[in-house]
Amino acid sequence: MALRHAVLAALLDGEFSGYQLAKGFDIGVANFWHALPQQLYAELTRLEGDGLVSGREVVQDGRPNKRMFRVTDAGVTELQRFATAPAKPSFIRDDLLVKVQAVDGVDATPVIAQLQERAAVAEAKVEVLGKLLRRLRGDVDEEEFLLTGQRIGPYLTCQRGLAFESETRAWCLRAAELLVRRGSAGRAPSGSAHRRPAG
Amino acid sequence: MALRHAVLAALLDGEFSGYQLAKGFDIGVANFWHALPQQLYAELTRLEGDGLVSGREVVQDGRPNKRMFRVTDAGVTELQRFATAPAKPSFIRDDLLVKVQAVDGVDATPVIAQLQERAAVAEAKVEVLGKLLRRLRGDVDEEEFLLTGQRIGPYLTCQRGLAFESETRAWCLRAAELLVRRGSAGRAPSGSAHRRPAG
DNA sequence: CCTCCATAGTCAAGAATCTGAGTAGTCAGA
DNA sequence: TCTGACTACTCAGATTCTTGACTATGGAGG
Repeated sequence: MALRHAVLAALLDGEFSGYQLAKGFDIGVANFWHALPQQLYAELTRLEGDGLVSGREVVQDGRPNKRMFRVTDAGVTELQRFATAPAKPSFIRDDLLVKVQAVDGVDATPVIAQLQERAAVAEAKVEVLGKLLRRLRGDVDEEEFLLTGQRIGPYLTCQRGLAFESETRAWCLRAAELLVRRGSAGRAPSGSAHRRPAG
Repeated sequence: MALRHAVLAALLDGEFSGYQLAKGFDIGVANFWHALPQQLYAELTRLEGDGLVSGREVVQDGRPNKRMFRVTDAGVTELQRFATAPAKPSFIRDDLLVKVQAVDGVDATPVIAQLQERAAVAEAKVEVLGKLLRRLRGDVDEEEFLLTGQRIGPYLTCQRGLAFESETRAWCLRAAELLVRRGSAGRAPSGSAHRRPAG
């Protein structure tokens, strides 16, 4: 039960519709929590039912109506409670790392391709996050913003996201290059990779 | 359906019991995929049913019997297929980042404490992973090992884990120190953090 | 005119994951 | 002797997440 808190935290920045949240309007949020639109809509409905957010219908013409949500005082209280509760350890779940772990046992070609692809995606995210950081801090420099800004939470999480993506990119490129240099591509290793421990 | 491939990849290193897998015998695996013991046991049973791993009963005295598993040829084929399939984008899910995102809206004290705690955990992991890397590469230096070693998958994923934990540690310490310097601790921000956009 | 894309959602079903407890023997320490 | 910790695993139930639809309107491009 933490998607709810991610949504609450995202809504601290103002009023948003489920659609906006789903669009990853704030890369920062997508950055530490990932969810499909359906989940967000469902969660917003639940949150409203629990009185932690309040929604209002906005009638639009030329396009469908939408519902905009903001955090209520009860929602802030709930966030406060959540902040005090012990944090669960974070974890990565990454298909690509699984593939790299297994790369000695299979043909490396597709893994190399995916590492390069991932590096490109990470690079794009680095740029987006860099822009977002500049936008968040405005004209002042980072040091000053962090000490005096009123809303530093999103800035800090974006920093973390940026570092993560940057590191991801570097690692993917190193790993891909290494696999290319080893010439592991094209040939599947003989037999299975595991060696019987003198069995 | 990717826990199964994580388990297969982990078993490429040899023969292991569910208990060993669960213990995170290989930090490298815990590093890119997290699962509870129950899941691992269930997955191993399913994998065996599908013929992707084979298990054998090992009778022990003085302690319960166990079942040791190894990957079958069909399992390697399945890993090969998995490696070729498009990878889903990775994502982090982290309670602590949610809390930091919301830190402007709530009392920072517990968040600071959790950042420091997390930094300590990350530091411990950095050391464990560092040792694991040294053990994996043996006497040769990294460059040489990566070019000539037979089993570099786990080494690469450990490298990634190490970089991640190291970055986590640095960020947590920076963020905690910043929040302390801002003196955001002890006082809950007045009212809710969101400001009505001139509503 | 027809199709695709964007907006703005909703619903249902199934897979994956987590919570929590239970079994059962061995060994170490108070 | 009792308690707790370690090995080794199992089961049931709840929650969460993913997959894959489906509704409906408006505008752009071919």
